[in-house]
Amino acid sequence: MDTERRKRLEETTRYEPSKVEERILERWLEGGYFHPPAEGTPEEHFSIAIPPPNVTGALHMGHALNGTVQDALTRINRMRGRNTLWALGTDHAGIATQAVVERELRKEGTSRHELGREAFVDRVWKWRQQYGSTIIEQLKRLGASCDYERERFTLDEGYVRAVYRVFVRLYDKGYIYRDNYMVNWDVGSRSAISDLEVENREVADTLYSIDYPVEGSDRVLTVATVRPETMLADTAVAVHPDDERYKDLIGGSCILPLVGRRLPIIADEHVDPEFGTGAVKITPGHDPNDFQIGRAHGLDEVTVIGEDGLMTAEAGERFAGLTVAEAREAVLAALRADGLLRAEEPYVHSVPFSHRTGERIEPLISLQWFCRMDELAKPAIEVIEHDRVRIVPEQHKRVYLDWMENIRPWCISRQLWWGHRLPVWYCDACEETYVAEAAPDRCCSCGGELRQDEDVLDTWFSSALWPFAVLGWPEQTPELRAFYPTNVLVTARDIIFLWVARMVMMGLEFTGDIPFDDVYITPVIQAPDGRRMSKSLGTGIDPLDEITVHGADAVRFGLLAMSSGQDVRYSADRIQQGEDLANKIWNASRLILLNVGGVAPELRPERIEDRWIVSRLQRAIEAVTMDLDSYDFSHAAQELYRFFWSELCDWYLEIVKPRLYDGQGEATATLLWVLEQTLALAHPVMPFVTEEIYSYLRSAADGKGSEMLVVHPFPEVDRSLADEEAEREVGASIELTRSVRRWRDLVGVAPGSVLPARLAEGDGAPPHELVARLARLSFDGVEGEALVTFGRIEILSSEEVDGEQVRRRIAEKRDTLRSEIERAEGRIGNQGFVSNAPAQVVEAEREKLATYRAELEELGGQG
RNA sequence: GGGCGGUUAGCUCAGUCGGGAGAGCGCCUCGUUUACACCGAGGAGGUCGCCGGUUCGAGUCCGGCACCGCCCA
Repeated sequence: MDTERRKRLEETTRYEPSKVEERILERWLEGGYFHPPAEGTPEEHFSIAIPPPNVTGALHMGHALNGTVQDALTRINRMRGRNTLWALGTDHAGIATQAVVERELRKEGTSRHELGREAFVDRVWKWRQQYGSTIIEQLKRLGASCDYERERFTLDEGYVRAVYRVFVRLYDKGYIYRDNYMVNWDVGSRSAISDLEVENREVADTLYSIDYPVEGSDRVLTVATVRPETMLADTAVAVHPDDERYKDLIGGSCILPLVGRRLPIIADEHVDPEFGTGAVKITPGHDPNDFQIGRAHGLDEVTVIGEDGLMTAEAGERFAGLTVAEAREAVLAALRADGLLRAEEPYVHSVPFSHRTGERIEPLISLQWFCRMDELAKPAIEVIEHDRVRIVPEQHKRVYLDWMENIRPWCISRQLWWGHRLPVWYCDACEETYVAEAAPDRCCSCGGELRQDEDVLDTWFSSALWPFAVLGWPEQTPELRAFYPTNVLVTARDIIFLWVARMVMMGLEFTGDIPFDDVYITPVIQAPDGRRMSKSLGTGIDPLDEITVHGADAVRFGLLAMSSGQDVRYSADRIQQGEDLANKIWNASRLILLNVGGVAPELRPERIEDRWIVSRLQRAIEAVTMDLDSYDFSHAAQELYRFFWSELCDWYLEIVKPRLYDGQGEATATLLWVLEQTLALAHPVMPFVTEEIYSYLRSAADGKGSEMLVVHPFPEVDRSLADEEAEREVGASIELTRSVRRWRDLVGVAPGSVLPARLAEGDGAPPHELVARLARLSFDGVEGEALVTFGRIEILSSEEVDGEQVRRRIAEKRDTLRSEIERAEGRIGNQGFVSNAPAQVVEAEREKLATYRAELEELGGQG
């Protein structure tokens, strides 16, 4: 190590991530470690396709956890020597991106309609070029080892080809069709959206009861509704077929108030006789359930609310042009005037809102493109049922299957300009429709002009192709051959349907293979108070701020450590724990590196304590490896912490210090080896600090070893290094030391004072030297009364110890032991326990009893 | 309405096969011995939501109840 580096290491008593991370990242990128060659077969490789973040998005806590998990998996596999690709990119986020640019235009006093479609789309591309890499750059700060050179975008030329290929093939198979059907109309974006983009929320509303006069009678049918304005589009009144109250009216008619239309009174099993009066108004044009009933009964479909959210001409002169809210008030006023409003009562019910714009969904009948999903779902159910695609944690499998088994057609057209414009052309002259990957010149039938469909595809339609389109499909690219299927998809629970399910369906349909072997569903990180973490609620915590303050390693460690099989609250303490661990690693490494020189890491244990730490390291490697391989990131992180802090630092470094300081270099080769292995073990979780230290370790070892830790072999368990004897002996020394320390505290002897002691008997095998130093005992042959015995070690009376206090505390301890003995004797004396419990449990109990008795005897037996 | 998950130390969470309840943080006492005060040593702290059952033995298995959260309709 050169003098300058040595000096910096000496002076930096505290790890400073902000001075390290950017430089390390730069070296990784320059080294090309994240950019694997597209060679070989998927079996030899490891690949992950990132769930493409929204191009308008900024990194939030969900991304941070998700990215950390993917990176840990990517790094461990890269270190295992597999050709590893973490494929990266963003999706074009139709509604969100269009909204962002429209907002800009509004500020400039113009609009997309003024600009026209072509100019608007150009404008969005400009936006994308300027801001579209925000989230990608943020991922770098997390240390994400994605292949930044292979970044893809769902509107890239090649990707568009994939989308069109899929659309045309599904159309040719008859899965994609155009239909006039009820959709979720998002007034905010003036577009249809899919069922999955709708969020149902409980809303406190008012339930109005309205009298509908029965034709040719003085009876009325009272119907209840929360949307009185939709009555203008009523085309029937329905009752349950078995409802005795209304049996005689079925087949008759009502007169629709305010409008005067005759409404047939129909019987339908879907009517709940318990709701309201048991008679319900049917509005096929504006209610999804009524739409179904309407189609079943062949009812008229009247539309009184337009796509702009205003009342249409069909609503009648009085109401046309009003907003829905205004129309409601006007309708209510009119009903009151006619004395037909029978009741108003508070009513809480579930109301659909757009996930995209937050606006209340207006169910409308609209001409849209749909994709039939049932045939696609069949094989996608199969592969999950038989675990060809494994979902972890397993409980999510049921959720996926329930949805798949009840899958409904997917509305895939959107009334937007930003996205994949439908590859559909119409001939206005002869009404011919063309669906093709490339634009046809003219109509084949009549030679007329062709007009392309105005709509674009749902963004998720393109995302569904991600695992293979990101690798270049439909071209048979080297990437596709080398890395497909991918190994795992890491995502959150709320995306199981949006992504996972659709990716499986599309993967099977178009590549004939599953898109990934495993699906790991991360927990949801909630705000510390248990609410949803969200910007609008003010409960969001920005991971980038956390990275700035605590360092990327700390955030990574914290997120992994706090995650579990269920949703968890964000724990600032865990991030702090990560920061503390990074600092601990830094300082422990300083201790080691500043006291060795020119020695290469080498496994050469000299003493029993060396064999002990090597053996303990094997256990840590085994645990961490198993945890990472089984997606148990929380335990992996905590095991790293435990091993490094509680074993390596608290015990081994303390034990080995004298040998480090004596300048003989005796302990250093093995110590360096342990450090190197531990750095490698921790690297997938804490890549920056481990990489930084590795650079020092490498210069201390004169440049031997891997060029960077990022490609250093991941430690493998070597069972021959498990050393039971060392674990037993050193473990016993540690226990003895702790007993002495506890005893000091018990009897009020200062922890630092050196106490005279002697070996009661035995050969004085090595461990007692350890205990002597760790427990601050002196074996220099002084005579005296034995105050207490720990194993073979007797502590002698001295002026450091207050004899009276010792006797008092020991008496208390004897009482505790006696009650323990009583408990154990009770168990051993229980015939049921002895005969039914496993032999080793009974044996363990006997041993405990014996230990207690021995301890009691040491403390002065029966007294 | 249907389904899933949760309830364990002051807080956030572990707890495998049923065999004497754990971690981190916080709290208390002591301590600057040449890695780290983002440190070290020691300690206190639990009716495992409630009721019942199975068992020699239940945080763990079974039944019921309460409360909290999420998903679906």
